[in-house]
Amino acid sequence: MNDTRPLILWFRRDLRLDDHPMLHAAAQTGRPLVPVFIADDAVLTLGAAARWRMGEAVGSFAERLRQQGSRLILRRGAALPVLMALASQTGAAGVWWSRLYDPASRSRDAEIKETLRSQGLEARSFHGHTLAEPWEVETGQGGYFKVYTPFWKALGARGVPAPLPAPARLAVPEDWPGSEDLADWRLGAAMNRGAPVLARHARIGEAAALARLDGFLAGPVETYRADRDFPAKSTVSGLSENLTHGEIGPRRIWHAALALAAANPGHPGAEHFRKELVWRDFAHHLMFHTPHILTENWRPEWTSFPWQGDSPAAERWRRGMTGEPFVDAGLRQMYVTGTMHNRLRMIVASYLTKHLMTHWKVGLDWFADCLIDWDPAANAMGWQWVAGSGPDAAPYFRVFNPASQAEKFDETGSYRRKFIAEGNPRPGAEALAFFDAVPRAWGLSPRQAYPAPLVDLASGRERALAAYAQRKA
DNA sequence: TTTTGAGTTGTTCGA
DNA sequence: GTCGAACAACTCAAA
Repeated sequence: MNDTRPLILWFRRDLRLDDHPMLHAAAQTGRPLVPVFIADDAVLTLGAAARWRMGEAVGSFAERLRQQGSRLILRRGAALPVLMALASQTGAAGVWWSRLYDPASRSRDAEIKETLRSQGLEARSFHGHTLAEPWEVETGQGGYFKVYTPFWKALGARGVPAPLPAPARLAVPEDWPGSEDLADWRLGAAMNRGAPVLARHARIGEAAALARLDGFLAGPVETYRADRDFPAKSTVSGLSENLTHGEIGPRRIWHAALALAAANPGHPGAEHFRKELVWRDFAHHLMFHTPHILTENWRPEWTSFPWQGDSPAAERWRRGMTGEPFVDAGLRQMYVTGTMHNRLRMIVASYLTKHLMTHWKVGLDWFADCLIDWDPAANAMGWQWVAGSGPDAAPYFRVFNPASQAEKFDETGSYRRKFIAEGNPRPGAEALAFFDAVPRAWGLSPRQAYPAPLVDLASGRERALAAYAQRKA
């Protein structure tokens, strides 16, 4: 006789129906399904913008389940007791979820799995957040990759399984357990005046993510490789906020891009787009095999490097008031939209870690607070790459010059004008929105004069090069 | 085991 | 103004 007891489906960063191995398998059992989202510490300690965005993702996914005749049960508290209580309330046979790879999630999930099983409950985890499991891509020697290009080749040679269709129907329990109200969680509370500003730019939920993919592949991807470096051009997919919350599956994206390339042989944009997607997998691969990348210099020989801690200069960096227009524009874009163009992420990071000689963790923490596409793996890898302390890092003498970068990648100044109001007789909506979004305590006004440069670019570069050269000696 | 080729994203300077 | 070299060596991954 078949087991007809319900299954609890614990959703975390897999808030979609499409391309979802766990949900697909669960639907095939025909058993009643109880979807749940838990606001535990992992959610409640997110940065302000990330937490707001998570709340929006949960709300959107709850609506999507409702359209399918199902529900998303919301509970607050530590995950294990919440799941135990829910299992007892529903008579569930077990709990299923999709795997996450950061060390905190892994240890939490391992403990939960063990405890549930000791209580006679089924506990199963599934793949779903990456193209490949972090342990599936191996070097010829059976180790993990520390360099991107061989990782890309190995993953491509291995192939990526096709995405799974969304389940046609989700069986429901006879009685629904109680749910909390998402609004009561006040996940956007820390955003103060900023949330309405961010909301204008976010594209929330699975339907929006799939539409975004379609729109990107229908046009912008064609010039992606050539144009992606120019922040004023809209030739990027913008899918990172959706990927972060699992509103779209990476395998869906991979195969859509592959199909486009197959229909248009030699399509440079589609190939390069897949390369960027693989960077996300590479970051998870590294985080899985070397979790210390999140908190420590990945190369231990960097421990003694004389990084500065937090400082008034770093505070001016956070506020987009360094007096370096390209840097400030990037930081203001992040504050207003919750995202930052990739090239600016490198430039503002280089400026903080090199011109200001400030520890990459200071910058990482600010990104964690401001980004709606916050991803610990990608950000740790990126910051350490720029700082020089990470795997496959930039040579130490590679110091971005924000002024020449602006000349190269924002020649007409349209990106800088878009986000900097001071001195502009007719500032645009985004430039002004920054002043609406920032705390009043910052005391900023678009009518103030634009600040003088915090450091002289040439001498800042010299100081950084000297310190980096010193480390070698 | 040893060898070999390669390695995301830059800047500056001098010919 | 354009172009190539120098800026360092080292680690990684595969042959």
